[in-house]
Amino acid sequence: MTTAQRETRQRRAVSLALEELDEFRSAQAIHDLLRSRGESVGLSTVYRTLQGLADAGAVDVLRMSEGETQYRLCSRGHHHHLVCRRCGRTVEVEGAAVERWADATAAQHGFRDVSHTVEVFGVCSTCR
Amino acid sequence: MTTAQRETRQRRAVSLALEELDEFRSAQAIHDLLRSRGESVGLSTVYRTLQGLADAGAVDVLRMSEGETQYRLCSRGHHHHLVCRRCGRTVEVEGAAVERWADATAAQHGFRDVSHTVEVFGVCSTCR
DNA sequence: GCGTCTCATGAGAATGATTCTCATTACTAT
DNA sequence: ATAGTAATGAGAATCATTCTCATGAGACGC
Ligand SMILES: [Zn+2]
Ligand SMILES: [Zn+2]
Ligand SMILES: [Zn+2]
Ligand SMILES: [Zn+2]
Repeated sequence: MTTAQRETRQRRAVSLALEELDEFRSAQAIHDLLRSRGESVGLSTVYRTLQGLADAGAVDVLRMSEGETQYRLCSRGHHHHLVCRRCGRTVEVEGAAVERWADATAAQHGFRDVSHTVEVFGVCSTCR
Repeated sequence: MTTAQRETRQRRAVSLALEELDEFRSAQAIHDLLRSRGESVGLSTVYRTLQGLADAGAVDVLRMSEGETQYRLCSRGHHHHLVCRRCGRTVEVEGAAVERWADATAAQHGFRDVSHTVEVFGVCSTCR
């Protein structure tokens, strides 16, 4: 029942692009990047690969307010992001305080099976 | 330059529906609700009204992972939500701990003009 | 009430990101 | 090499949301 993952030029290209990037990028942006480099990869394939990586927990997903979804190669383990609104620079952060707060609050109201989303946005030092 | 807000049957209907609801609901769901009640309001108008209310800070916006946006009449002032994944029941929560953590973390990394999104999901007691 | 000036409405078209279809390609293992 | 099957990609399809623009209706002064 394990999904047989096949190694293809396209998947390698997407993974490579992600490794070189440090910011969250949309599927389309990654597609453009590959194109402009001569690496031809279909848009559908970029989407599929990104989703696969996301399901595998290798990339993090960020849903922007304008409706597009962005992806970024991230370290394993639970963490959150501090993202620059201007340039997209991203810092992985973690905080026991939030984790505790979220769990305690949920428990207090009788909620089980708790999960949470936490994102912090700001303007980084280089952007001003 | 203040946007003249006009009082119309449609806007009243949307606001009323929101007042009766306690959960986050999508624009389409609210539109269906009004329809099923005989209150005929165009979908565009529902969207427009909801956005207006959101801009005015009267309703909170929640972007679901499946891509749809949900709205809910909320109390003024900064707060977050504890949402039941099953039934949508929502509890407004606040926590100085998170606020402090977010600000401190951002400051620590030299980020200014900080904002954050925090949502907690779980399964409420009635849903099991 | 009446006219007028605008903003609001809504049906349908348009948009835009993402997903799906399916004929073709190309890994992988025998 | 060959078969078996997952992966690809061009284009069509989806679907939520936004836009267009002709028509409707608050608000206000008379
Ligand atoms: Zn920056
Ligand atoms: Zn966390
Ligand atoms: Zn529930
Ligand atoms: Zn907060």
